[in-house]
Amino acid sequence: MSSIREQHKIRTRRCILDSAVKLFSKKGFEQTSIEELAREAGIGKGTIYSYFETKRDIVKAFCDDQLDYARSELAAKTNPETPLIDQLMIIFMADFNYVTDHKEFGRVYLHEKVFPKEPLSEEDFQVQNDYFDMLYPIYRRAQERGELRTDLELLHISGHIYAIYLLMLTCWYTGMIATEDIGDAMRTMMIQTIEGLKP
Amino acid sequence: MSSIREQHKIRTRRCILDSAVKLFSKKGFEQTSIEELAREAGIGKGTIYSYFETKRDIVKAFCDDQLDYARSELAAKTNPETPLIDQLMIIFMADFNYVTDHKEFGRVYLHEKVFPKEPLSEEDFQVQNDYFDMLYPIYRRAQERGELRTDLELLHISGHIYAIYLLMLTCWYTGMIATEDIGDAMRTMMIQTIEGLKP
DNA sequence: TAAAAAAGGCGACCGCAGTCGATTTTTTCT
DNA sequence: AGAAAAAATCGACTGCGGTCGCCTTTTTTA
Repeated sequence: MSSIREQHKIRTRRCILDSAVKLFSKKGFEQTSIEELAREAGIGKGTIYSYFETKRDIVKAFCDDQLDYARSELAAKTNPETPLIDQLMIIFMADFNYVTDHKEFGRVYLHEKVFPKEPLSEEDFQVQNDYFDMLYPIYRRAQERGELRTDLELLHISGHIYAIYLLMLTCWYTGMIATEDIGDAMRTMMIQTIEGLKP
Repeated sequence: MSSIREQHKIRTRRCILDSAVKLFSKKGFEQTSIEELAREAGIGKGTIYSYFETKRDIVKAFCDDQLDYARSELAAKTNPETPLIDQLMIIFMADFNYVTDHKEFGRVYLHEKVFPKEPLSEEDFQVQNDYFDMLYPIYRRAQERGELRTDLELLHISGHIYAIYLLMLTCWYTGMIATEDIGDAMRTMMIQTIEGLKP
C-alpha cells in the first residue's frame, strides 16, 4: 500500500538527490552547505538528516544508484564472446568515464568505499558482491575459451582486475595520468595483468 | 645559523606532532579537536595553523616522516639477491603493518594520497618518486636474474605491484580480509601478478 | 643600545555539519 | 468523525575547523 506519506518520502528523497547533483556539480562538494542544499530542495535543514545520515551519505546514495543503473545497462552492451580484454575495457572505462565526469562525487565515494572509517556494512557488502557476481560469468567464460587459467579462484581474478582499476583511478586523481591517456594506460596494464610479469 | 627562533620552531612542530600522535591514537582523528590538541601541546589554537594548513596535514606530515624513516631502515634489511617475491613481501608487509598499527592515521593519509582533492603538489610527487626510485633497483636486479620480463617498463612493473598493495589495503579497511590473513593473501596475489592470469 | 621591522603566538570570531525538542502532518483506533 | 498515536518537518542551537587582526618576542638597523 503506497500511502500519501510513502509517495511523498520518495519524491522528497529524489528532490534532495537532484538538488545535490546540481549544486555539488556546480560548486563542489565542500563548497556547498547543507543549508543551501535544503533551500534548493525547498525543505528544512533538519529534514535532510532524516533522509541521509551525513553529507557524504548523500553522495554515496547517489553513486550507488547510478552505478547500479549503469551496470545493468552495461550487461546488455557487452558481448560475452568477444575477447576478454575488450570486455574489460568496455566495463571499466564506463565506470571510469563516470568518475571523470563527476570528479567530486567520485572522490567522496571512493574515500568511503575504498578506505572506509568502519568495515563495510552488510548492505554495502551486498553491493560489492552484486558487482562481482556480474563479472564472474565473464571470467568463467574466458576460462572456458582458454583465455584465463582455470586453476585460479574467480575471486582472485576479480580482485586482480579491480586492483588495476584502482591504480588507474589513483593515477588520474593524483594527476600522474591525463584523462585522455587513461584508455591506453588501462589497456596496457590489463594486458600486462593477463600476461604476467614473468618471462 | 640556528637562532633561538629556529630552534623553538622545530621544537614546537615536534611537540604538535607528538601530541597529535598521542591524542589521535587514543581518541581517534575526528574525535580529537584542534583546541584539545593545542591544549595538549601547550600552545594556542591559531599557532597550530602557522605550522600546518589543515588538520589532515598534521597526519600527512607525520606519515611522510615515518614512511621516509621506515623505508630508509628497510633498504638496509632487504637482501637484493633473495627471490623477488620475498623482497616484495618484506617491503610491503612493513608498510602494511605500519598501517594496521595506525589505522586512523593510515586512513586519513590514504584518502589524501590516493584520491586527493587536487593533483599532487610538486613536493608530493617527489615523495612518490623517491619511493619508486627505491624500488627500481630491486626490479632491475630481478630482471637480470630472469625473474621478470625485460620488455616491460619499470614504471609499469612498479605500478602493477603497487596496485596489488592498494588492493590489500582496501580489503583490510573494508573488512573483507582479517589482519592475520593479509600476509597469505598478499603473497598469493603477488605470485599471481608475477605469473599472470593467462594459461 | 634603542628604535624599527619582522616573525610568531594567540584566542575571539565565522561558517558549517550535525543534533534535538517543539510543532505540524498523516495514520490508526474507537 | 474525532481523538490519540506515530511519523515527519523544522530551525535554533552546539561544537569544531579554520581565519584574522592584535599583541608579544626576536631580529635587524642605525
